[in-house]
Amino acid sequence: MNIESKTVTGKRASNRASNRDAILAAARAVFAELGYGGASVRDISRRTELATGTFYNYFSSKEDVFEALTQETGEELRALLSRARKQADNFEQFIEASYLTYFTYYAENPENYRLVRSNRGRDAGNLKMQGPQVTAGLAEMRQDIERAMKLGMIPKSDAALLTAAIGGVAFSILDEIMQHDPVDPNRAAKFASALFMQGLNGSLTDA
Amino acid sequence: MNIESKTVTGKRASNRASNRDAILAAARAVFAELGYGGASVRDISRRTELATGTFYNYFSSKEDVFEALTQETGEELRALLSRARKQADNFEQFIEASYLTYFTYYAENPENYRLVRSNRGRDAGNLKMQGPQVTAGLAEMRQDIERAMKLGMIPKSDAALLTAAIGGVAFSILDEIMQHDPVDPNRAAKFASALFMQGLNGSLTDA
Amino acid sequence: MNIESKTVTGKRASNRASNRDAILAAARAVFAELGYGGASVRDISRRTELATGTFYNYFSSKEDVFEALTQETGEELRALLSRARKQADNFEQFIEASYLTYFTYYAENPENYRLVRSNRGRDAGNLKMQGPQVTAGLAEMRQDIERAMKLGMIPKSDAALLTAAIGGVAFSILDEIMQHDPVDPNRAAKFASALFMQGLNGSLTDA
Amino acid sequence: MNIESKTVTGKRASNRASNRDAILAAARAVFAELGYGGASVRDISRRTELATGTFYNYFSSKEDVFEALTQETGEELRALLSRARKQADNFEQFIEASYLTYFTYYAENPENYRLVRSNRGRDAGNLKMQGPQVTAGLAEMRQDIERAMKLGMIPKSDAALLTAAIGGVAFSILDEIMQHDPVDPNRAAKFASALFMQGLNGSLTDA
DNA sequence: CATGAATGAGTATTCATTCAT
DNA sequence: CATGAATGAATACTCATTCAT
Repeated sequence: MNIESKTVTGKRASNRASNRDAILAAARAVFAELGYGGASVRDISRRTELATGTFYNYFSSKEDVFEALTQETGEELRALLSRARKQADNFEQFIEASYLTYFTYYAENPENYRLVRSNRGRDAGNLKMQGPQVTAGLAEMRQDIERAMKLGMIPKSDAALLTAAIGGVAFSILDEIMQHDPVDPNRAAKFASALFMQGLNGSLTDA
Repeated sequence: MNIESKTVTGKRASNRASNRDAILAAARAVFAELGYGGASVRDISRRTELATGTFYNYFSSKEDVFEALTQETGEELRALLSRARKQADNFEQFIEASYLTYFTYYAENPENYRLVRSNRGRDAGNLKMQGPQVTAGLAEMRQDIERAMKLGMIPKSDAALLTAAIGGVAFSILDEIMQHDPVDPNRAAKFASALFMQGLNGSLTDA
Repeated sequence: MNIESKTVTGKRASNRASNRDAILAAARAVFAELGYGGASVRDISRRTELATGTFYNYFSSKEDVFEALTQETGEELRALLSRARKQADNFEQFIEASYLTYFTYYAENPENYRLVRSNRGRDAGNLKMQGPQVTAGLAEMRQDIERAMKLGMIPKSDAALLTAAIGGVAFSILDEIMQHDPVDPNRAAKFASALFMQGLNGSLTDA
Repeated sequence: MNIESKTVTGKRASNRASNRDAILAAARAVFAELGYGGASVRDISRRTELATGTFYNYFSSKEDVFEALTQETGEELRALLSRARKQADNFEQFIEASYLTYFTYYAENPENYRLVRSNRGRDAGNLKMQGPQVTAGLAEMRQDIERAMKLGMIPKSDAALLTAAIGGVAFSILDEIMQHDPVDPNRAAKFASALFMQGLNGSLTDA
């Protein structure tokens, strides 16, 4: 009976290496839809042609896939951000390019947005509440900011607070724009960078 | 263990009405520690000298205590914010007073901070992700902002994005400062309001 | 607070003796509606102006009220049946009067019908599955039947089976007629007694 | 205790498919003993060498096993009854064969009798009180009866009441005879059919 | 006697993870 | 490696009954 059904579904063809990807894809969809707590390993496996137990050949726990997922998204996004920042000639470009990259990335990968969104603030109990990727991304940005301060590109101030502020604006404006259709990452990025460059008195006027 | 906790909380001595407070306090601690999902009703009851079933004499469900808790904190904070804003003569005061109130409140009520923190982004699956209190608080602020724009107190711009930005900065800077000891709400509020008033070129310099 | 609400409801007036009746009435309604298993002692108390604990001043358990209730109904019905049978001059009258009394009683006390109905076959585990009242009622009838056999009023046969048959027909025809509106106890009683007197070949023809 | 029960039921040896049967058997015993309401899923699982959770690999709920059980018994019995009736040449045979089949079935499957017995009248609150199988069985019989009336095999009368009466006699006589040992289905069937054919004046005499 | 808050054992069901095949 | 049945601890919630007031 089993043998036959295996023949029928046939999808076993997918070579072993790609099973990991299949699970990751399924997990991304399921976590985005149900959140970490609401998703079960069987929900994930069911979204796959694989059996429940197979999951554990590729990931050691539910937590583990979740981390792999945020790892993945985080690295991708961090790489994009890093590249964008390197091309900046001044701080305004640095900021605006960062926001544009960030907003664009999620606008183009709404499932990743929902993944992050559904699981922000997870892992209560340990006070590190944004995924390690977010922490790492912010740390990189902070280094860049400190460098910029040293080079006199921007006034010296509290780099920690500034980095936090930049991140907070990114998160909250992302939430705001993702609720509307169509999403306009460009406008949002302009708004955010103008805010950081000149404050309310600046270019906000024409937004 | 039981004996001590009974002594500490003062068993049947506390009159009936105060049991509700005992449960609320226990719930606040447990949710802060374990998050909503990770906390069980029995965890809460255990933190109390009451039996499991007694919980349901005061709250109809786990959800119900949680809401009572965020109601409480939310209303308290919104009232403080509302009062602070009303005393502002100009937008700078408006912003700075808001931030100061907000940071001070959580600095003085760190358990409430942890409660909020542990449960940000709860309710995955539906896109309303911050508690209704947060939503309501932001809505109030947005109305004030729109009024300020109409009155010419600040340049006209996208009130939705601006409100989101103000909120995002509040959340993220709060997270930042709560990680350090001692917390300096004043400095953080000055930083945030300067950022909004003049951007990087402004008073950040002396932060 | 409590004192005031007591004053407001005022119904405390009902003298103590009548509390028992109030509880019985409430219990009858609740058991009829929800069945024994589905009904809670608090459901019963709530249908009353009395507090939960007061219930236990009058009945020692949920089981206890239930028994009092069937006691009550059972005795009432048995008295009616006994009287009806005594007035019978022959077996046909005996049977018909019994059925008529039985069907009429429940037609006029539909809540009692629902009480019995909702709880037939309760108390699994002990094989006595109809309330003791039913058992007692059937025992009385059986004695009458055995007497009738001895007196030659009806042919000798297995009194146990005959009694069971009479009872079974009573239950099942009651169920049948109570589902329709209006209920016609007379016709049902005629049908049932004709069946017992002549079988299918008898008066069924004109029913 | 565990060791023995494992030996008795033959633990993992029994192949997977047979677990379903083990659960069904355990459920039949438990429901017969405690009734539906009194039985817990853990009672059922405990009667098995399986874990609590395993139950839910085979049945989706407590209700589900119960239905499977009554389905099973009901279909079996209805098939037997249907076959018996088809072989009848006249109404007397029809009735007698039905009763004989019915009594014999439960005499040979006393656990099924106790199952039905313990759960007669379940589902209080909604007026459909006998399992769907009983309802269906009676509906089939009623159709046969109506056909017989049309064909003139029996006098025309109220088919609904007649069907109810036949069913009621079946239930109550079954209860009666199952209380004694040994059970004599033959004699009971003769008694019941004589009753329906000639009433008290008929062959009851020699019963 | 009346009250109603307190009790805590009990229920059905879910799910991450293991492991024999 | 893949399978999917088995596991059993864990969860939210109910309710008959008790008892301090």
